[in-house]
Amino acid sequence: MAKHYNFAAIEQKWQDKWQSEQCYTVKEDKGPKYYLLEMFPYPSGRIHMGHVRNYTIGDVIARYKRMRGFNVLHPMGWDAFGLPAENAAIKHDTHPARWTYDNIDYMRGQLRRMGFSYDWQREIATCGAEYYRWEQKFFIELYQKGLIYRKKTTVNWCEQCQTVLANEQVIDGECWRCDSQVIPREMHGWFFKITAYAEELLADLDKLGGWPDKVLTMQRHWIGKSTGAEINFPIEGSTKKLTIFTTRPDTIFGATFMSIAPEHPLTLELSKGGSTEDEVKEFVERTKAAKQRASYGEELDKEGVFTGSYCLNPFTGRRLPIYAANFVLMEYGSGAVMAVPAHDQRDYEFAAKYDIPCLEVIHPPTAEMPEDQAYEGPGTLINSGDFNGMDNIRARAAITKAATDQGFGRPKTTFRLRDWGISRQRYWGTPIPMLNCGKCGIQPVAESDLPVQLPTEVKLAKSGKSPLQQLPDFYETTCPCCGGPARRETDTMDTFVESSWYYARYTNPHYKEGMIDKQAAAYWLPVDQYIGGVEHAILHLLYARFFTKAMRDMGYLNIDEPFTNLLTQGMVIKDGTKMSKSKGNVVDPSTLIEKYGADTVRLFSLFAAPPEKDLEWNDKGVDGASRFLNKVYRFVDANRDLLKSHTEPDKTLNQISRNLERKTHQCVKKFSTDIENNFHFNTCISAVMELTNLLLAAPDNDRQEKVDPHIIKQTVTAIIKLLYPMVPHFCAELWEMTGHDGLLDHTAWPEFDLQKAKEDEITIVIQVKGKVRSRLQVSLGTSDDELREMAVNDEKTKKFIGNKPIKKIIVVKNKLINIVI
RNA sequence: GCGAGGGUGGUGAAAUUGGUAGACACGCUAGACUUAGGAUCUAGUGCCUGACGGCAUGGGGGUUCGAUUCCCCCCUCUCGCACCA
Repeated sequence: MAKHYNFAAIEQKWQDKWQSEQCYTVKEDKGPKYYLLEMFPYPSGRIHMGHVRNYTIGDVIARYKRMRGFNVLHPMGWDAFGLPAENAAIKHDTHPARWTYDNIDYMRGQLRRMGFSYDWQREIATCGAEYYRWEQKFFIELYQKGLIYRKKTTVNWCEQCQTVLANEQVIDGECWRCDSQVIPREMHGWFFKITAYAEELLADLDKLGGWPDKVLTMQRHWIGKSTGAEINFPIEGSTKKLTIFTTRPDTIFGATFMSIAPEHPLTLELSKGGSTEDEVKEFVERTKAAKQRASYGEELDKEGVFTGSYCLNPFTGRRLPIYAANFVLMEYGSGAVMAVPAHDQRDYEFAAKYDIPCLEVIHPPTAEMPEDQAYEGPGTLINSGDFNGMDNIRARAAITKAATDQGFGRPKTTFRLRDWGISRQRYWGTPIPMLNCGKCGIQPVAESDLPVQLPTEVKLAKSGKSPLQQLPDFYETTCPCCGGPARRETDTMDTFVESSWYYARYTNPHYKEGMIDKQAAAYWLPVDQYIGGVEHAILHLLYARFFTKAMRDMGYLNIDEPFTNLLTQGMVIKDGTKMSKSKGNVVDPSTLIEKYGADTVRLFSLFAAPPEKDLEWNDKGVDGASRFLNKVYRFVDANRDLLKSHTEPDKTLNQISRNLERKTHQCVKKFSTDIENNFHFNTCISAVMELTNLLLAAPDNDRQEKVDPHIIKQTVTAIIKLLYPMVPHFCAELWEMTGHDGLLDHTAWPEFDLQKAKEDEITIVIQVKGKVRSRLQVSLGTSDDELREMAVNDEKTKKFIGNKPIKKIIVVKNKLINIVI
C-alpha cells in the first residue's frame, strides 16, 4: 500500500470541480443568509501562515454553515493600494500596478490551492478605478455634508515612508508599517470628521455582544469620553478669557494657578511686552524641540514658566498666575487647565517645584490628607464658599450649574478620539478628488470627471517630493466653477479608506450605478461573522464602523454596525516568537502543501490551538495530522465494499457495536456543541480522533464479536461529514468512494440521538476524605442508597476508613461518593 | 503608572452551575513487522517510590466534605494605553 493517500491528485480533482461548476457562487436567494468575511490580504507577494490560519478558520465556518442550510456569502479580494508596492517598484524597477497585479495572480493561485470556498466572481482589487471611483464620489458627498475638511495641524510624519500617518497608525511612537520613529510636523491635510460620530461609536459598542471584550475595551478607551465642565477664567487686565476643560469642577475653589500649553495661541500674547516675554519665548521653543526629541512614552520632567499674566477665579476672584507648562496638551480639551495642586498629582508636582501654594478643598471621609501627594479620592467640600459640606460628586453638578447660571461655564464632554487624517504624500493610493482654484478656492472635482485616475506614467524615487506633485499633466486642470486654471490635490488617501467599505461593496462588487447596490446590501448585511487579527482592534475596525454610520446617513446602508460577530485569531508563533522574515523563522505554506497537501495543513492549524489563541507551529505536529488522515483513508479504502453496500440496522446490537454507536452519537454531539461555541475546532477534532481510534479497533478478526456493518457505516458517514468543513477535498473523495454523489456542502449536518449517546454503565468514584480511593461500575440509574451501601462495603475503601466512624457521606449523582471520616 | 488577559506534564493543549486533573496530539521508551524506516502496528509514558503510598494546575493563605475552577495577598508573562486635566 502507498505511504500516503494521493492528496495531490485528490485536491486537484476537487478544486477543479469546485471551480468549473462554480460551486460557491451565490446570489440573493431564499433561505437564511450568512455573510462570512475574513479580513482581505494586502498582496505582498506570497501567502503566509497567518493568512493560512485566518482563512482556514473562515472556510471551516463557511462550509459548516452551508451544511446547516445557510445561503453563505464568502468573498475574497485584495487590499491593493499601499506603500510596499512603491518601494518594490523602485527596488525592482517595475511599476506598482504591475507588481501588485502579479502578486495578486500568484496569491490567488495559492488560495485556490488551499481549497477555500470563495465566490471568486466577487473578487475585488481596491487599486482598480472601478473600485476607487466610488470612494472618490463618496468623498465628495462627505465633503459637501461637512464631514470632511482640510486643516493645517501638527501631524505624525514618518521620514522613512515620506508620509503622514493617522494617530491610530502610530504604534508606540513608531510607524505601524515600517517601525521607524514618527516625528511631529506641521502640514495641511484632509480630515474625516470621525469625531462627529464619537458618541455613537462609543454607545453602539454595547450592541456588539459578539465581539471580544478586549476589543470593545480598547475601542472604548481609544474614544475616551470624559464629562466635566468648560469654564472661562477672565484674564486680569484684558477682555479676553482663558477657557479650560475640567472633569473636576468640584475642586475649582482649590485652584491656585493656571497651566497653558506652550503651543496655545495665548501663550506668547500673555507675556508680550512684559519682563517675562523673552523667557516665555525661549521656553516655548525649547519645549517644542524637547517634544520632538523625546522618545515615545518618556515622561518629560514637569517644567514651566510664568507668563506674567493672571487669571481671576470666577467664583472667588482669587488671582491665579498663568504658567506655560510642558505637560499641558494642546490637542486635548482647550489646551489650558486650571491647576489644583491639592487634588491633582500633576499639579501637585508642578506646584512643589515652583513653590506655588496648595489649598485643600476636598476633605477625605476617613483618613487625613496625604502629606506628600495630591488627594484625588472622594470627600466633602471645604474652603468652597456656598458649597461647603457638600459631597464632592454632587458638587460637580452643582458647581457646573452655578457656573452655567452665572454665564461663565457649561457642562462639556470631551473625547480623546481625534479626526482621522487621511492625506498621504504617496503615489499608490486613491487620488483625493479635490482641486484648488485661484479664484474659487478649494473645490471638489465635478462628478462627471470622476474617477480621477491615477496616472500610469510616473517617476518614483526613494525620497523627495510626493510623486504626483511632479506630474504637471496630472495636477494642472481647470476649475469646474469658473473654467480657469486650477491645481489638483496631489495627495492620495490613506489605504485604510478602501478597507473601510469593501465589506459592503462585496454585496454587489461590480455594480455600475453607484457605490452600493442597496438591495443587495439590504439582503446580505451586516456581516454575520468577521475574522481577522487583533492588530486591527482599533485601526481598521474603528474606521469601518465610522464608515458604516456615514454610509447609512448618506442613504447607502440601513445598518448601524457592520460586523455582528468578530473573531480575532491569534498569531502564528514559531520558536516562541511571531513568524517573520527578520527573525528567520517563517514556514512557507506552499512548501508544506507540496509535502503534505492542503488538507493536512488545514487540519493542523485548526487542531494545534483554539482560534483565538496563538498557535505554536510544530512540524512534527503536521506529521501527526497527516498520519490521522492517512489512517482514516486506509480504513475507508479497505472497507469500500462494506461501506458501499446496503445495510439494515440490527435491532439488538452486541456490546462492541453498541459502544461504537454510542461513541458516534457522543462525538456528533460534542462536535456540534464545540463548533457552535466559539469555534473550538481543536476539541472537535480530538473528538473525531477518539471516535476514529475506536472505529479502527473495531473490525479485529481475532475478536469473537463482530461490529455490526450498519454501525460501521454510520460511524464512517459521521466522520466524513463532521470533518468535511475542515478537510474538504479529503472528505469529498471519501464521500465519493463510499458511493455517494453530490456535494457535501448541501448534505445535512449529522444529527445525534441523545438516547443513543447515553451511557448505560458509568464509573462512580469513591473518595475518602476527598481523595480518590476506589471506583465502582454501576448502571446508570443506581439509587443513592445503593451507592452508599456499595461504597462503604468496597474492600479498598474499607482499608482507608479503618475503624474510624463515618461522619458523613456525600453522593453526587452519576459522579462520585465522598466518605468523610 | 493605569487597564485587560494569561501561567496546567518534556511540548501543543483538554477539563466551568466546584466533583476522577492531563482527553486528543507531538515527543520519548520498549517491542512487532521489515533489506531499510522519518511507513505501519502493539504496549508504556505527570513527578517521587522497590512497593504501599505520597506529591502535583506560578507561590502563599482562605472558604468547602471536595478547588485548575470561588475569595485575599504576592510573583511572573503577554497585550493595550501612557502627563487626556
